[in-house]
This record gives sequence, structure tokens and C-alpha cells, in this order.
Amino acid sequence: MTIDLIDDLKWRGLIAQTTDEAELRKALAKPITLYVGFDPTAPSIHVGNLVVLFVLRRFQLAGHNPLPLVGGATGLVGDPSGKNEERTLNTTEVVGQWVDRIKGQLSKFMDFETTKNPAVMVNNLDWTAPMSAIEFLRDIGKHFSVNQMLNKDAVSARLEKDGISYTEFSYQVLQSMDYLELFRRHNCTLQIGGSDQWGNITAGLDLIRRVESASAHALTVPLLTKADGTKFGKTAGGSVWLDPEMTSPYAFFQYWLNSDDKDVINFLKVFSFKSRAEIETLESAHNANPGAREAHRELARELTSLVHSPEIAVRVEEAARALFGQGDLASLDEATLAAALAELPRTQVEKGSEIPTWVDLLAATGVVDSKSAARRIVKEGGAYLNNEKVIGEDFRLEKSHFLCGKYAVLRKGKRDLAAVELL
RNA sequence: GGCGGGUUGCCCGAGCGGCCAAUGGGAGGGGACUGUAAAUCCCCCGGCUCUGCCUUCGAAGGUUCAAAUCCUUCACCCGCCA
Repeated sequence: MTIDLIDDLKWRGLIAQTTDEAELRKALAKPITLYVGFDPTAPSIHVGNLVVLFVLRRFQLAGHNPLPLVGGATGLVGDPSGKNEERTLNTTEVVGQWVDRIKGQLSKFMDFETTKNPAVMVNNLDWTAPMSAIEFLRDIGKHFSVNQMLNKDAVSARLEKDGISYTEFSYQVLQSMDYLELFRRHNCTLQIGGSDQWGNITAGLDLIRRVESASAHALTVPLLTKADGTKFGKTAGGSVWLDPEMTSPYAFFQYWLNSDDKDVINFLKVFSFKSRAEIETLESAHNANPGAREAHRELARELTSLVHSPEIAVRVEEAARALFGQGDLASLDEATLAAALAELPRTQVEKGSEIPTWVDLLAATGVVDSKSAARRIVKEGGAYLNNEKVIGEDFRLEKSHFLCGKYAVLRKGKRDLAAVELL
């Protein structure tokens, strides 16, 4: 351990709050066990979750024992933190499926094989489900003061708005129980989470202190912000997910590549496992010539490799280069073209049948929401066929427009691409 | 439980019988300029078989030649009083 972990995290801007920092540093001198929880609120985790997940990985790389936790129980209840209204409950079957999928995703980022400090996957349903209501109220509930619970930000914010159900009000107790349980089972002495989790985490610390007369630690990661004030990890279409079915690797790569200049170095610090020196080299390259976007490319490559695979990352980048390159599409060979288009939304046309009109094709690929939108975009001069602007609404493709006799590339605006395949 | 106010397009928010697919802002989209960036400027922003037609203004009924606008019932929210 040549680099101090806490110093590195600070440099990356990854520490919002900690319990006694001096104590924490002292504790980290030896390998400790720590956990981070992820609630199944969707079938996949998204890039926002990556921030704290990667912090967990950084701890493992530094020799500590990570416990990725999937909230099979807490996901059934709903965390009020950061939400200004009550959530609708998902069924146990649905949450159960999500738990499995999220476990799979979390696994990709942890090392379970190493003999030194392997990660251990845990699910809070394992200790929460068997507990009876009486046990819960007597053994756990007795240690909580409602007065204090009401004072937590997540709860008081909701009391001032539309109120909060008993279900969500109880969330902090469940999460505290997790920390206590992991302390007992694994001697887990550090919990990490987003800064909105501070209240829940400290509630756990209090519980451990009361029940076990022991002290443990907390570390929270700041909410990631973007220079333009919009939410990180969201696009017009919704969140950027890790699941390739929900966000294609191509779109995933593009999300990072299109980062604001003002954000890109920050993103590297947060998401990249490159060293400080490497990131600083990229930073000076970026400042010297931002148009080259070397930092953006490295960011997109590294994350796509990590989340999908190095092979996919290469493929997706090549696709982007082919489709955005000024080189004309007609000169591409069929294999390159097919590979590039594989990443895009597409529609198919039977060889014998009549080729639909330009407007119909645009709508069919889904680059626009409706035919009206397609007409609008054509009228505004934002529709392109094989990188050439097309004006008439009634325009029809002909056989000769299909590159290699098979593919046509549709584009809306600068970067929204789709393919038409002739079958 | 009583009285009063509200529920409008992705979000906020005008409209209060015909001139309303519905003012304005934000978000979003296209163009220009660039670097598949930001900022800026211009334009667009319910759908369709598109000089017209269809579906929208919490839900369901009703009045009227005509309703987002009036009436009735229901649901939810917000105040004040119990």
C-alpha cells in the first residue's frame, strides 16, 4: 500500500462525510471488513450506483474485505431518503427477480476468488425474513427513539411534505439491523453509502453501540453533480443502466464520450481506476487540446470495458468511428459496416416488398417518436441517409441506397443513428 | 366531521362557454457555429390517411348548436374550523 486510501479518495472527491477520520485511518491500517447496500428498485443498477460501488472496489484493491449487500428485504420496504413522495410497493416476486439480476451485476466488480480478501455477497432478506414481528419490536425496536428517528432528514423532509407511511418510516431500523448483523457475522466495521445515506448509517452505528458496546465507522460519498446542473446518469430517455438490454453498450459508450468538458476530469477521478499520475497526464492533454477529446475517449473506453467487456468496448468504439468519421460510408467493407450497425436500433425491409417512404422508415426505426416527429425533422433538415441530408418527405430509398446492397444508415440530428436492413 | 380552494400537455403554470391542440417558462428536439462538447443565435415541440380530421385539460355522467371552461356524482390533494 504505497498510496494512502483515504488521501486518494479525498483527491478523487469521493468523501462527503466520515465518522472520526483519525480513528478511521487508524482502523484502515489493518484490513477491515466493510459493506455497501444496493436496493433492488429496478431490474438493473445504473451508472449512478457505480460511484459508491467503485469505492467499495477501491477498498478491496487496498486489501480490505468487501461485502456487497443486495437489499432483498429493504427493497421491499422502500427507502424514504432523497424521495419526496411515498413509493409504490413492488411485489415480492418482482423484487426477488431484481435481486438476482443485481447480484449478477455487482459480482462483476468484485473479486470473489482471491484467497486474501475475497468479497462476500450478502442479502439482508436472509436475516430479516426469519425474524418475527415480536422479536423485531422487542429486540431491535426497543433501541430506537422515535424522537431521534423523526429528526432524520429523510423523515422530517417528508413530514413537512405529504407525510410518510409507517413502512418507509421503519426503513432506517431495517438498515441499522443490517449493519448490526454484518458486524456480528463478519466483524464489519465500516459502512459506505451515498451522502443521502448518512442518517441511515449513523442509525446503525448507534444500534451497534447500544447492543454491542462497540464502535464502527461510516463514510459517505458526495452526490455526483454535473457542470450544467442536470442530473448525472440521466438522458432524455431515462437512466443509463448497466444492463445491455436496457442501455445498449453503444449508448453507454456514447454517454461518457459526450460528457461535458467541464466534467470529464472529475468523472475520471470518480470512475477510473487509473492512478493519479495517469489522470493528471490526461488532464493536461485535455487542457492543451480539448477538441481531441482524449480524456473523454479514455473515460468511455475504460468504463465500457469494465461494465461490458474489453471486446465490446473496442467494437463499439470502432462502430462509432465508422459512423461518425468523415470518411464516406460507401467505402466501408461489409463486415465493418455490419459490426457498426449491430449496435444501433434497426428496422428491416423485405427484399421483394415495396420500400416504405422516408418518413415511415424514420418512425419505424424509433429514432423519432412518431411520424409527425419524423416529418418535422425532415422539414427542419435534420434527417440524413448515409450521412447525406435528405429533404423531401416523400423521398423513397432505392436499391442503390443500400450500402453493400444490404444496409442503409439513417441519422437524426448529429448523433442519433439507426439502420435499415434489406432482407 | 364542517367550510373553502384545487386537480390542465414531460414538469411548472395560464385559460374559466365559441377566436383552444390550449398563453408563458423549463426540460426535450432540429439547424447554424464547433470537437459526436459547452455557450450563443434561429426554428420546432399531441397524433394521423395533414390546407383537413381524430384524441387530450383528475374520472364518470349531464346542460348547450358549442364545454378545459357551467351542473351532478366520485376519487385524490391543499388550507381553515372541529
